[in-house]
Amino acid sequence: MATTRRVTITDVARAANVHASTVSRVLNGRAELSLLPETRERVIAAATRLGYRPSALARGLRLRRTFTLGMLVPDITNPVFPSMIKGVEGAAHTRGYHLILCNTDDSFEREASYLRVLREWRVDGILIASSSTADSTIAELRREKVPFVLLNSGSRASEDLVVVPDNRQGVAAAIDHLIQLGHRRIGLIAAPQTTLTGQERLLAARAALRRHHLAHEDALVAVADSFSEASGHRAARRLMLDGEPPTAIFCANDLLALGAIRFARELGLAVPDDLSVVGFNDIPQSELFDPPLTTVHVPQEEMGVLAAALLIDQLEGRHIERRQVVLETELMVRGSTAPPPPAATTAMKTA
Amino acid sequence: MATTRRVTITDVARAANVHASTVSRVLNGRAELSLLPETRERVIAAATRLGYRPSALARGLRLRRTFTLGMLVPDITNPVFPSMIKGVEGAAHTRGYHLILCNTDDSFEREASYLRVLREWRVDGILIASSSTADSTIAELRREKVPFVLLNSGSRASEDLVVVPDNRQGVAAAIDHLIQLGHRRIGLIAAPQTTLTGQERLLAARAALRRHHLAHEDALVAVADSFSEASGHRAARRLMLDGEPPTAIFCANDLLALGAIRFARELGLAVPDDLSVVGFNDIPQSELFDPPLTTVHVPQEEMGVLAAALLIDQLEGRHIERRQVVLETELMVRGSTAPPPPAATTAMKTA
DNA sequence: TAGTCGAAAACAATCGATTTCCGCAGGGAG
DNA sequence: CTCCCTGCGGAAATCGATTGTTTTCGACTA
Repeated sequence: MATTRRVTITDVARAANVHASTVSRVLNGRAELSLLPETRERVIAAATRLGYRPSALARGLRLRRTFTLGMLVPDITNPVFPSMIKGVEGAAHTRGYHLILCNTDDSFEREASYLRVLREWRVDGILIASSSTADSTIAELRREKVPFVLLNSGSRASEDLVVVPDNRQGVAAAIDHLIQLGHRRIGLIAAPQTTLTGQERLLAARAALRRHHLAHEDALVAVADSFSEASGHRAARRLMLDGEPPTAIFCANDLLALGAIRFARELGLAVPDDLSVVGFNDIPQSELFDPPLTTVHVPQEEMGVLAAALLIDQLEGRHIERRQVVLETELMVRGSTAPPPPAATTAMKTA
Repeated sequence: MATTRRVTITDVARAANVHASTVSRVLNGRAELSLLPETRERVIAAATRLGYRPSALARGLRLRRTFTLGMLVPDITNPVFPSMIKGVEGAAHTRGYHLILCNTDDSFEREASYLRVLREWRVDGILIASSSTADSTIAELRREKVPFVLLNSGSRASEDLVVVPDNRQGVAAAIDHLIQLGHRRIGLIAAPQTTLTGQERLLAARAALRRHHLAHEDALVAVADSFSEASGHRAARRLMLDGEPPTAIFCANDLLALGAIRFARELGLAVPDDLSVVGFNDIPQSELFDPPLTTVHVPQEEMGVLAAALLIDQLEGRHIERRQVVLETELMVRGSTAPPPPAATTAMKTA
């Protein structure tokens, strides 16, 4: 479309009365070959006068490096991810890399398709925040030696680069908090079990309950079909209407928690007085919801920064201390949790 | 870093016992030249066997098309943008394009720097949701005939491609609503006046007030220094503590409104009983805040879809009906607005 | 039997950079 | 006076695709 022909290195060379290779040397400032200061200035003058911008395509082709990172995200409208992306993007930018962002929409095909595209673009490395258990895809990346980092969800392979929150610790803190408040009937809204994150958090919740000798009924677990608010709403319906309802619900992420709260409201229940709800992630604005959300804080932007740093260190052949970074979480007790209502406690006691 | 050498078109050619050009023709399925079905199959077999992925770099260099769009966003953690990005990304993907996302962090330099990078990457077109009034930058794009679309904020030049919400109408609806509720002392939290969006919305608010014959005092306008919650909080402080406070505040976006509400709370005021607050954009989860936010709905994802479609139509030389698309907004009356407190009304009357 | 035609596929130029390898001049040493 | 070194910068190969132009070869025609 752009009808004005782009300025190429040859144009600059012609304008400066030198050879293209000289222009390249001047502009890349390599000291291996000496250049007359005067030539250097002439070239620089010509380049700026013409508004020369080297083609990243041509350079990438020749260099076999693109200084570009690809990032796979399952759903950018889930508020966890923007912070993570911001972290990645910022860290990448300061190191001279930039980012191609791909929204996989939780679709397996789109994930695979984007992974293909990223490799066609010869990105130097890939960040995967998409947590689907597509082990085959990951295995392919490993096999083809494409550098990558897993963000937000772990990996079995210890040679992989991984940055994750401490799911076990975070979930345990949330469950402990509910139990300490006096809850005994604790419901679980789990994330899709097709994702690693979903699996890890459900496992951790079950373990925490077991530690407190709370035998766990299947009726108290609802597995959501996505990480969304609507999905949390549906899961809460199942949890609250099938059998005796819990007095508290732990949700595998904040959007699920918001959905659960909305459903409780519609049922005429007050949160936290009739029902306590805990989320996970501490998405931005968590404290502004009604009620302010009690949730497990995960340092999202920091995760992004660390992941980008790790990947770039790997790309540039620096030594890497720890290939698997686990970040501490912190329980933020706010307004969506309280002791169980007296009625429920007595009901529990007599039952 | 990838030590396994990539499979090139020549490798495939060798494996299929044909010339590289033949491989290219087979894989791109052009009918201009006839090929023996048998060779075709041999090539395809070889390509899949070797796992051949054409280099987008080489192709882009040769074709002078990259099928890539660049998008500039001021702050991805502002919940308006993820939906917009999702729309752009989805529309682009279905048309065979993908997206390089750039977060400018509201910084002028980063905006310029990213614009440079995008052109070095020879993206086919650029979407600019970053609303800084960097007219010089835009002028440069125009001069160099780089196809671009402005999203979310308008442009003076009628030849530009633009997709915007109807700011005037939306702001007017919000102000009318407040006035209808009985408010007469209406405060304004404006967005930075270095952005077009900020300017447009402030202008529209002033016009709406004038229409109702409400003389407007400067004391009732606070200009925020960014589009963030924290910034809204600070602006609200100035508005509420300098001189007689308003009974209602119109904010140029939802994050500012959330910040204002938080400040009112800290002041011991109830929203909406003591102070009404209206936002703009209707970010996701707006109805879950405390109180549910009264705000002007903007079809964010649709804006993204339309912008991408418009840009790609332009790129592919299709005829474009309307170069400037203005989308209707809708006032969502929720819980953050109510009639002014009686005391205030009388105070107003006696004043 | 030579000439022509056409289908099939090879050849070669090109996109715009980087980098290795040379060539040219001039100055100092032997 | 010749040789060699050094400082400067040009020539050309290369990265991996696409595409306009030739070549090849068999079949058909005159």
